[in-house]
Amino acid sequence: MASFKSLPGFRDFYPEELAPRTHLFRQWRRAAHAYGFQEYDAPVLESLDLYKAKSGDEIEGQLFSFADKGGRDVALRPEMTPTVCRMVGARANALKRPIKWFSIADFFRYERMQKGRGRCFAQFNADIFGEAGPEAEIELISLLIQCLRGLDLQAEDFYVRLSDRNLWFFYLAALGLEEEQTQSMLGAIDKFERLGEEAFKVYTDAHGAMSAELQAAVQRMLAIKTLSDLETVVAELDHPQLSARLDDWRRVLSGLEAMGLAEFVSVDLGVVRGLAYYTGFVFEAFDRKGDLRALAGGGRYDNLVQKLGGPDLPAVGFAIGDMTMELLLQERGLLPDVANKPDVYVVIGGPEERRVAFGDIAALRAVGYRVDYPLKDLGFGKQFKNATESGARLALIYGGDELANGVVKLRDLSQREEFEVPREQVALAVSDFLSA
RNA sequence: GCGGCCAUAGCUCAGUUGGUUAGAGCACUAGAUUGUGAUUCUAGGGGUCGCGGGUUCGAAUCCCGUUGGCCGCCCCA
Repeated sequence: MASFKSLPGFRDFYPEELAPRTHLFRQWRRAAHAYGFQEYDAPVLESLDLYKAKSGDEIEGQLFSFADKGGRDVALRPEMTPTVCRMVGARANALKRPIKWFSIADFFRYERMQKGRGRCFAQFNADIFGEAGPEAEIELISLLIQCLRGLDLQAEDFYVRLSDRNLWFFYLAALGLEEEQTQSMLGAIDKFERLGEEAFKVYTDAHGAMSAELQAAVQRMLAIKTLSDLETVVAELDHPQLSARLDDWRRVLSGLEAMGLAEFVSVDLGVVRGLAYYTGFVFEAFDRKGDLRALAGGGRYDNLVQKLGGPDLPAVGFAIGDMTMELLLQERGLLPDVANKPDVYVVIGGPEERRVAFGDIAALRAVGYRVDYPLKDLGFGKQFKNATESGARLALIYGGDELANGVVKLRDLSQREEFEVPREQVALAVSDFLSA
């Protein structure tokens, strides 16, 4: 038993474990590129104050934080949003709008290990800065959907629940709630799905009993499933801000519909997300069948860049986590075998033949073929076994008999058929075989 | 931070009321096999039985503690 192990909550990625993750990253990157997003990266370590400024002092308990040797209070990043706001804020005047950026990176949170949750995990983050209108939401929600569809997940596998904190702000204000009451109520709404009416304790504990009318009004919003439900409720209130907000809803939903994505999106005002900094539309992606955590989440945060010291810059963003995503793909059998298999395995007769084979191996590799061979001299039987197990389709045989005749033998490993070609035509023969 | 379950080889597990040198399958390495791979046979490497303490003539086994893991709660950027 090895005396050193990885730290609690941290994962080793042996090749067979890295492969699925690489698959996720590749598909996410492909989707982001297709949508015209630019990739960026950033330091793993940031000033502790950056996170306190965004989330409050309580956040420190959930961070990997410490004082560095220069006495600076620092933290391993628990999320990308503060960092990307810092970066964009610093160059906001020089960046062409809209700013569409994405990253794939590791994050660290000091918390208890659980299914789909660890102390180090990866996220895909995508954000649009500088666009205040709902077109940014359309672009990001469709990118989110594409990130999951690129992994072969379909509309029956997942969906995106779309909600709106602005709608709640206006609605609760119209019902007579003050700012603080509104925040408590959003906390209750966040828990309503899990706790039912129990969730309103969050509100009543802080602000006293709520009227039957208030509770009925909130639950009525929570019951909304479609845009027309929403239009009905809003029409009854005859409230100018709410009516204006409905226009944004129509634009988002009709935009997504025009992209052919209507079946992936549902109206669900039960999603408010815990963060106080969200200012408008918020959305989360969920597995339709299982009981996994949210696959992804995001929303609009128009005040955050400024709050972190930058200019007033509207922003929308979302993140997808790797752990829950991988659990889902595993459940669905959608993790492909992406082990690195050689195209060609070279079987070598002995030391003399090895020298000759090395020249051809180098030439094949130089033009991009994946070529493997045994590092030590082995019997032919063992070499053919290795060739098969390597996953190569083709074996090249460099034996004494062949080389004496100036030829190399090609063996089709699946058909178990062999043929000889002159040595100088090996590259051509390999190319013909593999492209056939 | 709180609660429940668990911990024996790389993996899945067996191990009798506490009793000799802790086992199997899979995987790995080598041989049978000096020019032909999915089978077969043989051999080998790999364990301070999570760690520490206690009870005992004797502990993988019983007791206490601790660490780690899984699941749930809190939280979830």
